[in-house]
This record gives sequence, C-alpha cells and structure tokens, in this order.
Amino acid sequence: MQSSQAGGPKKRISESTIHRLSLYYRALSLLEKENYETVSSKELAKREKLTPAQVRKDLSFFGSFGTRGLGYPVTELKKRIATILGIDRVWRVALIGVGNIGSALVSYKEFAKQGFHIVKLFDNDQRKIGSNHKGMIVSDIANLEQELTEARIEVVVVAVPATVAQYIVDDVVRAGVKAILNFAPINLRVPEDVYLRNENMAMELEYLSFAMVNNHTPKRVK
Amino acid sequence: MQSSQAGGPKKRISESTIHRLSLYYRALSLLEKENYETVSSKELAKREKLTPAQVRKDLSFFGSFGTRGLGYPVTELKKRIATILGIDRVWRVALIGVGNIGSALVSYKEFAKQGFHIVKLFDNDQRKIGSNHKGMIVSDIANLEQELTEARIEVVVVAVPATVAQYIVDDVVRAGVKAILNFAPINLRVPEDVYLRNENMAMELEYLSFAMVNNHTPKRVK
DNA sequence: ACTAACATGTGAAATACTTCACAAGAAGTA
DNA sequence: TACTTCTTGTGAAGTATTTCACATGTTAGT
Ligand SMILES: NC(=O)c1ccc[n+]([C@@H]2O[C@H](COP(=O)([O-])OP(=O)(O)OC[C@H]3O[C@@H](n4cnc5c(N)ncnc54)[C@H](O)[C@@H]3O)[C@@H](O)[C@H]2O)c1
Ligand SMILES: NC(=O)c1ccc[n+]([C@@H]2O[C@H](COP(=O)([O-])OP(=O)(O)OC[C@H]3O[C@@H](n4cnc5c(N)ncnc54)[C@H](O)[C@@H]3O)[C@@H](O)[C@H]2O)c1
Repeated sequence: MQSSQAGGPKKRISESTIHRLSLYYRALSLLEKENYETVSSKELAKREKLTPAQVRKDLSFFGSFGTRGLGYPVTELKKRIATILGIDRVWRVALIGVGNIGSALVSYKEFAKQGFHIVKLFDNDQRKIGSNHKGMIVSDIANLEQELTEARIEVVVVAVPATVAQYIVDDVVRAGVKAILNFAPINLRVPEDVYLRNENMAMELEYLSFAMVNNHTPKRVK
Repeated sequence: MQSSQAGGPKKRISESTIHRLSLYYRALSLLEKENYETVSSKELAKREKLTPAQVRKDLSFFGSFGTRGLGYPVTELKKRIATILGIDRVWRVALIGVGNIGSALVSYKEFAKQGFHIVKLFDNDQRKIGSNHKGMIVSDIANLEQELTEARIEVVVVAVPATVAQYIVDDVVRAGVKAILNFAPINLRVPEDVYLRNENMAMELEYLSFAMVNNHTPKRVK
C-alpha cells in the first residue's frame, strides 16, 4: 500500500533520502544475487553503514513495503525503489565531450543497466567527429540543439573543458533538456526548471585531505 | 587571527561545511584570475549558489578572515582555505586499476594542481604492467603492500572492478594508507582510522531521474 | 568630523534531519 | 489458543544545520 500519491510524494523528500535510496537499490541488487527472499532494515542498514531506523524512515516516506516480524521482500522492494527513482525505464542520454573522462563513461556498462542509455556523442574535434565509439558515431557539436531534439535526449552528460561548458549548457537548455550531469569543475547557470548535478572529484579528495590534516571525526553512523 | 587551534578546530565541522570550502576555494581561484582583490560573502555566495550567511558562518568556524565593510581578501583567503583543507602541500597518491576511468584520472591535471600527485600506478593485467602512462610505469599489484610503503603513499584511488575492490583495499589498509577514494560501486569495509570516500556517479544520475519523475523541488538556496 | 552605505561575525531562532522508543502486526512453536 | 520472538511504521524527542538579524566595525564621500 503506497501512501504517496501519483505525481510524487506529499512532503519534500530530502536529497539525503534520495541518495540513500540509491544505496538501498544497490544493496538489494546484491541481496537478490545472494538469493535472499526478505531483508530486515537491520541487515540493510548494516550493509550500507546506516541505522535501521533511518532505513525504515526513508522507505516510509514512499509507502509501507515491509512485513512486521519478517522484513522487506527483496525483489519487490528493489522494484519499488526502481520505480521511485525512475530507473524502471530507459532514459535517453547524450554525452558531450568524448575525451578522457567522456570515453570512460561511454564504456561504462553500469549506466545502461540502470536505464541510462547513452545514444548520442558530441565533440568539436574534427578528428573525433565521425569516428566510432562503442557503435556510436561522434556527432559535430555544431548541430547540438537540433540533434538533441531530434534524438529526443532527456539527459545530458557534460564532459568538456570548464571554459566551454557554460556555452554548451546554454545550448542544451535551449534544446529543452531538463537534466544535466556535469563533470566540469565550474558552477553552471541553468534555469529553475532544469535539474543540474555536478560530479566533483576534487571535492572528495579535498575532504580526505582535510580529514587527515584535522583528524576529522566523520559521522560514522551505527 | 585564527580562532581554531593547531591540530584542528575545536568543534566538529560538518561535512557540508568542508565541501563548501572546496567550492569557495574554486571560486576564489577564479576571482584571483579576474583580478579581484577582495570579495564579499554576498558575491561568493552568488557564485556558488549559497547564502551569504552560510559563507560567513562556514568561514567563522576557522577564524575571522574578513574586513567589515570590505569583504575578504581573495588571495589571502584562498591560501587560508588551502591550509584548512590541507591542499597547501603535496599528497603522494597511488592509483589502482589503470582501466577506463583510471586512465582518465591519470591524465587529469587538476588533481596535481590541488596537491594530489599520482606517483604510482598498479594493475594486474600483464599487458599493462610495465607499460608507460604519462611517464609512470604500471606496477604489478602483486607487490602492492610493499610498494605502497616504499613509495610512502598517503592516498589511494581505487579504480578496479567492484568484485576485487575489497581484497585490494584490505592490502592498502595493511600498508598503512589512511585515505582512500573509491570508484567501485560497492561499500568497502575499512578500519575506523581510515578515511574512505566513494565516488558514485550512478547516485547523481539517479537523483536526476528521481527529480524528473517526481517533480522534485531541490533546495535552491538564495 | 559627520554621515551613509557596506559587510563581517555571531548568538538566537528557525528548519531540517536523524534517532528513539514503542504500539502493533506477523510468524513460529507448542 | 497462548506465548515468544521478530520487526515494521511512526509520532515524538533529540541533534544538526541553516538562516535571521543586528551590534559592530570599515570605507568613502562631502
Ligand atoms: N579526466 C578526468 O579524470 C576528469 C576528472 C574530473 C573532471 N574532469 C573534467 O571533465 C572535463 C573533461 O575532462 P577530460 O580529461 O576528459 O578532458 P579532455 O580534453 O580529454 O576531453 C575534453 C573533450 O571535449 C572536447 N571539446 C572541447 N571543446 C569542445 C566544444 N566546444 N564542444 C564540444 N566538445 C569539445 C574535446 O575535443 C575533448 O574530446 C573537464 O572539464 C575536466 O575538468 C575530468
Ligand atoms: N568507466 C566509468 O566511467 C566508471 C564510472 C564510475 C565507476 N566506475 C567503476 O570504476 C571501476 C573501474 O571501471 P573501468 O570502467 O575503468 O573498468 P576497466 O575494466 O576498464 O578497468 C579496471 C582495471 O582494473 C584492473 N584490474 C582488474 N582486477 C585487478 C586486480 N585484482 N588488481 C589490480 N588491477 C585489477 C584491470 O586490469 C583494468 O585495468 C569499476 O569498479 C567501475 O564500476 C567506472
């Protein structure tokens, strides 16, 4: 019995909760492989270094999926979370910038497994345009807006140098794309209705550095 | 006048604050290039989509670096943050797994600019061992523990398949390394005194997907 | 020297998020 | 059926984080 309504849950869901859903999803995928039929919030928590209460609270925002005394049905819960996260469908993704990181992403099979299908590649380098990457031909960035629209792209991954990222994103926005994952270390401006996430590796390294220098006590739950 | 003591600040600093320091650092680097001498919390906030109060509060945990009526001295503050984050020095980094993502990271110059010098590469693929990547010879993972110690490695980046990541990390921990950045989509077990951060790209994509499906209202500060 | 405009640094208030703690349901046993 | 054990789902309590709001200090203009 799902207590959330069609069109999304009633109350604002925190970003942390959404991120943890990703963790639960991953854990459930593993549990499924290990032939677990059910799993308790305790076990799920242990596997992702969280507290059982946190797990139950997170899930409770979206409905009640478990059985008292027994736990959650693994396969069923995994499906539910996939639906909540919107990864029970295919998202058409375009990757812009087929360089070092871009090429790595194209070869990454996990994305497709989660429904993110890279179906278009763009670059401005004449040597790369027209070349074949994993069965895809690299398109010229010159026709970006039109090609994004024609290919019905829903998600764009930006893997170009920071200096040109904003111009490209402006085009992407003009093409009506509402979701962007950005790898360039720069804060991009997008309209209110466009979702933008940044993948900032320096940030994580700097956290490690800070922690070592300051003997930081991380919040180790459980 | 720094109100924090040697050995780290008095009160626990939140992870979010540390992450925002990374943002401030990046913004200040840009401001420096644009020849700004000082910057207000307002301007800094605008550039990183935060609130001025947040900026001031974050900085105030570490001291008072600004001048009323004027703002913060750009170059000076940048240096201070570098010291706080521990990136005013060189960190000796080893990269394990010279595959798609690993190769991309080796070529990434930004890391070195922030003090993270990749000085060792490891793999278990005979075709890769001994080969040259950006002037470095790929070492055999077989001697991992010993070589990490000999090379005085302080940070390890894990870019191997998820299936082998735990074994490798166990070795890394045995070698006395206290900081690990992991790209494998798996929850690694490390002792309490080892700092571990995960780079989880699926999580960000899944957030985008969730947001689109649920019309999520992100916390857009300011 | 006075005034107006700015902008920091910080307690206190407001929000947001996490954890507690327990009523209540389910399953197994006898 | 009665009893024990397990575990969910959730208000309420407890923490943590963010934002407010203002006293205090600085600069610049006249
Ligand atoms: N390499 C990494 O490990 C890494 C890690 C984190 C972030 N990043 C960021 O990701 C981005 C790409 O990094 P990279 O190492 O892959 O660089 P890269 O130079 O290897 O790749 C950039 C690609 O973008 C293309 N490009 C440049 N200008 C373009 C334009 N105007 N239109 C279309 N394509 C254009 C280039 O031809 C190239 O193929 C950078 O912003 C970098 O800071 C890289
Ligand atoms: N490619 C991506 O864009 C991407 C994105 C996010 C996360 N990841 C994760 O990063 C990791 C690496 O991904 P990839 O795409 O680079 O894979 P890859 O197969 O290209 O590279 C893996 C490398 O690890 C080496 N390796 C395998 N077993 C090893 C062992 N026991 N000891 C030492 N080296 C070993 C392989 O020889 C190879 O060079 C994976 O866990 C993947 O899930 C990759």
